[in-house]
Amino acid sequence: MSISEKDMEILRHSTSHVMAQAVRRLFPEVKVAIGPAIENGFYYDFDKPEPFTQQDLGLIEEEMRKIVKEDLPIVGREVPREEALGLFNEAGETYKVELIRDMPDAEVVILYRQGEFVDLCRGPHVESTGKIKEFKLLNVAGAYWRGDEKNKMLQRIYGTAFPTKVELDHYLEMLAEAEKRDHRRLGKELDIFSLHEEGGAGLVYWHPKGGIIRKVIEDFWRDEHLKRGYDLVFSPHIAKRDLWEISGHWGWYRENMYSPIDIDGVEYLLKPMNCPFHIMMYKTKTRSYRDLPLRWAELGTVYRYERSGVLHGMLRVRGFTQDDAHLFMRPDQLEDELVGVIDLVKFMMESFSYKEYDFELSVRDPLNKEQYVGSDDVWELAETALVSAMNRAGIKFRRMEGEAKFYGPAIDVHIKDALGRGWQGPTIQVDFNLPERFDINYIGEDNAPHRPVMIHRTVLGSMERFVAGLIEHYNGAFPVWLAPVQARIIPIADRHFDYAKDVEKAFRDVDLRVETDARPEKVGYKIREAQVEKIPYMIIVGDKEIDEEKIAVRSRTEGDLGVMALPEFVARIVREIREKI
RNA sequence: GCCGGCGUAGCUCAAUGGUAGAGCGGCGCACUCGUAAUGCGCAGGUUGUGGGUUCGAUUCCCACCGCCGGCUCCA
Repeated sequence: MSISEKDMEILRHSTSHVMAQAVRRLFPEVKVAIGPAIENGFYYDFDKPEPFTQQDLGLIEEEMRKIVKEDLPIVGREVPREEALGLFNEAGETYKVELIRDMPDAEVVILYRQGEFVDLCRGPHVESTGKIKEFKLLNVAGAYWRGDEKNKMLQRIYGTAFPTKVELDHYLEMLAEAEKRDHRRLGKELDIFSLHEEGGAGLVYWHPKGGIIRKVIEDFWRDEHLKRGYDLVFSPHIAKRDLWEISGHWGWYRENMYSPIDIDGVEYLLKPMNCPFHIMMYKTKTRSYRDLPLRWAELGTVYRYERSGVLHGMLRVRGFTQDDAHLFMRPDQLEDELVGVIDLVKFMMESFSYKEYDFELSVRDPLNKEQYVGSDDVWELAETALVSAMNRAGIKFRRMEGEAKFYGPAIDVHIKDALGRGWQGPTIQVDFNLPERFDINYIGEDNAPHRPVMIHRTVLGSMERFVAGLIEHYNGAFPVWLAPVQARIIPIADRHFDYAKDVEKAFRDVDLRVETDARPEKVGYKIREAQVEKIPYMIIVGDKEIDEEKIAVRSRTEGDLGVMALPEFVARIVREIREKI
């Protein structure tokens, strides 16, 4: 049986309080901070001089079980602010004191008591600690008080809780499965990419297998863009500092940019973005309103300084290739162009079998309009265009106040993978800033210059992040169209080798990526290896197949498919490649 | 960057204040084999880097590099 999301949240929130109570019992010197429910679990932040150890987590869990057994009633009570302050001051709970002090006067102070433990909390909670069933503490991590890196770092204990053991076990299995699918692990096992301490952190090396995957994706991406009226452009990796000063990056993005390179006494910077280059190309001639829209796409490799602690496999790196594009258009074309981009986004996500995705509309913080570039008029125009484009595409979206970049509103797409985990997907941004800064324009019907609107968008994000996502989404078992090796031919004995080579050639002639395993090993061994490498098809050839001029086909997922003629198999695999299944 | 943990052979991992061992992988030999691991043998490590403590460090301490879990940030 499953319970509502609200009930789950209450359960987890209450479990976090039980954890805090257990910690207070075991470590009386600890100060407690905050402990909310989060997606899939809960955490609680503590201020403790000595770090929590793995063993501590075991002890805390044990104490939590005792508290559950004690079945202490959890009782909320509204109290006068002064009383609460006095109580927490006396207990030395300075974080709670700070929280109460910062509460708006109108807000009532509620204290929840369970046994000897009292916590400041809005609630609600389960009625007693005995209602808490299945939980597990997962890990300890540092976290800044109130999420601000200027504040003291506290220790956060993460845990999860469920109403039943089945659900808890299921969740823990999902975590184990996620670990098995980790792109860092599979990337190494499947020989897709590597990172090197000697080469520098956050810099990705694409091995031949990864190279093929990337090539297939890039070809598909380019062809699709050309079909949709994009042009392909290429731009340099470095530019003079002047360019970055005009674009404004040197001002507001400098902490993500690498130090200048001196070339003949002039400072050049490695590009963190492609936009200024595309704008330079736009400016090479006078543009007519008839020329617009221009859609310029580039797989542009950019370099950004990322703080060492955030680097993560291929997901978060310091050099990556964005599937970037900049669209220049008249304001009246904005909505249609957005519809086009949204359609491309949906097409691309579905091509890679991402079935679920959520759209978010990031707009200005209405209370801080002065933080943003551009007049109210253009913001409203852009927002209206974004909303009606999404409506026309039949898309439901969430509105995120204050999530916009300072230069324009945006659509952010979050995709869900095969394990139901969310990933940052495509982003579509309207930009008012750069056309202004670079003073770009087009000549209108009225023979006067006008400011074009610019859309900046990525569909895949970056090749690195996208492929990392695909590895985990597919569990390394890429569909045939993406698989580095689509079929491996396995001759049973040496005398079958020539026939295997003939079969290989026949496959190559129809552009299949195949190879022959000619090692003097047993069939079972070769098959096992091909299975471990997650190769979609194994083609076994022996005396029987040579006699009949056929092949024995084994599928990675369905096992032995029996003997068939070559054209029959080719038809099957070609159809799968075409349909991307 | 910050908090905590970690760094031993290509990979996964073991061991010890007295200079390291296994499985897998690799190489060699034999086997010529029918749908997830044939057998035997061999090679492979300045224990991340630098410094310190010590008669002696891979083990203890410090710094740096890198990795892992988070925070903050992000394609």
